This record gives sequence, structure tokens and C-alpha cells, in this order.
Amino acid sequence: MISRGHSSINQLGGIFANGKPLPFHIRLRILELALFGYRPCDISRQLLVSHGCVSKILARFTETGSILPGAIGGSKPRVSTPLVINKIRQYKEQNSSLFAWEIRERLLYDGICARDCLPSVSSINRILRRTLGRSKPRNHFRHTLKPAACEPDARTRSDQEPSQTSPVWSTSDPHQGTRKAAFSIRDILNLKEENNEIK
DNA sequence: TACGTGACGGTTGAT
DNA sequence: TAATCAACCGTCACG
Repeated sequence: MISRGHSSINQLGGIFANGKPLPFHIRLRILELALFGYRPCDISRQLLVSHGCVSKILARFTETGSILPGAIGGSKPRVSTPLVINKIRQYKEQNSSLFAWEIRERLLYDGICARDCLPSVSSINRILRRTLGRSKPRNHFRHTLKPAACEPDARTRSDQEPSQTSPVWSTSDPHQGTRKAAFSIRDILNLKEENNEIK
């Protein structure tokens, strides 16, 4: 494998960025060609993408209905959801002499958190510092973007991966640039009818 | 030859 | 602010 700066060249001569998802238009092309009936090996050769990658993308598509890459990065889902934070604050307001470990046990006892989702003592202390240390809690916008570990659909990335019935990709895709329209399999199949020539 | 899969080295973002 | 961790990525090699 040849490396040129941040991008490398694979065995087929294609350029790729190690660790980063393939550009959206390449992913789309893979799907298009597959829908046209091209074999993965043909797609691989034509687009200069490794057959393993083609295989993965198509397998993912059949599984999830999406050709979008998954969400890269991030750590384990948060346990300190707004609900948990409010409860902790509530406990502390009711009884200011409560220890963090006691709050922890109450969260478990009251069924707010499962045992494996309980925030650590240090987390509870941090939450108390943040929420009781100032009159207004910090902006929890980010917390509400993704479901937390103990909530349903945790880390399903439903905000990023459309379902089978919804558009195949969203406009939030970084590779799309200013693309406005959302597409669906039907769109692609229509495209197939209109555009018979494949390069 | 075609394909699925696991190992690997890399990137990313939350904690 | 930097380090750590755990998710994901695409390539490669093997069967």
C-alpha cells in the first residue's frame, strides 16, 4: 500500500483515506452498480475499491437499508441522562446531607437506573457540583441528541441511520455538501430505468 | 476467480 | 488541555 500524505493508494490503484469512510458518491456508486446487477468483484475493479469494502457496504445495506457510514468516535453512552441528573438534584435538595453513594443506591432502589447503568460516585459528585453549584444547570442540548445507555434505542443512531422505509441517506451527511434532496431505493431504481449506461 | 471474514492500523469524538 | 477509551473506517490476506 502506498501512502501519500493523509491518503493512500490501495492494491487496485484507488485512493482512500485510512480510517475514514469512503466518499459518499463512491458509496452511492457501489450501491447503484449493485442494483444494476454488477457483481461485487466488478464493482471493486471499476471503482478501485477493495472487494472487502464493497462487500461490507453492500452487506450493511441489505441489513440496515442504509449506505451511510456509522457514527465514528465517541465513548460509551452516557448514564447521566437529564432524568438521572434531575433525580440526583432532587435527592440532594430533599436531604443535603446525602452522600453520593447513598444517592447512587437510591437511584437503583427507585428504579431510575439499572445496576449496570448506575453513575459512579465521582459522576454523581460532578453532577452535583455542576447542577447545585450554579442556579441554572448547563445546557443539556447535547445530552438530548442521543439516547443514553439506559434508555431505549441507546446507540442505535436512529438520528443518523434511516430505516428501511425512510430515505436511504440524510442531508446531514458530511460528504454531501450542499445536496438538498433525500434519496430512496425507489429513486435509485428509477434512476436505473432512466440511465442505462454505466461507465 | 469470486467472495466472506478477521486482523490490522488508522480516525474520530465523548469522557 | 491532554489522555484515554471505544466506537467506526477501509485495506489486506486467508480460506
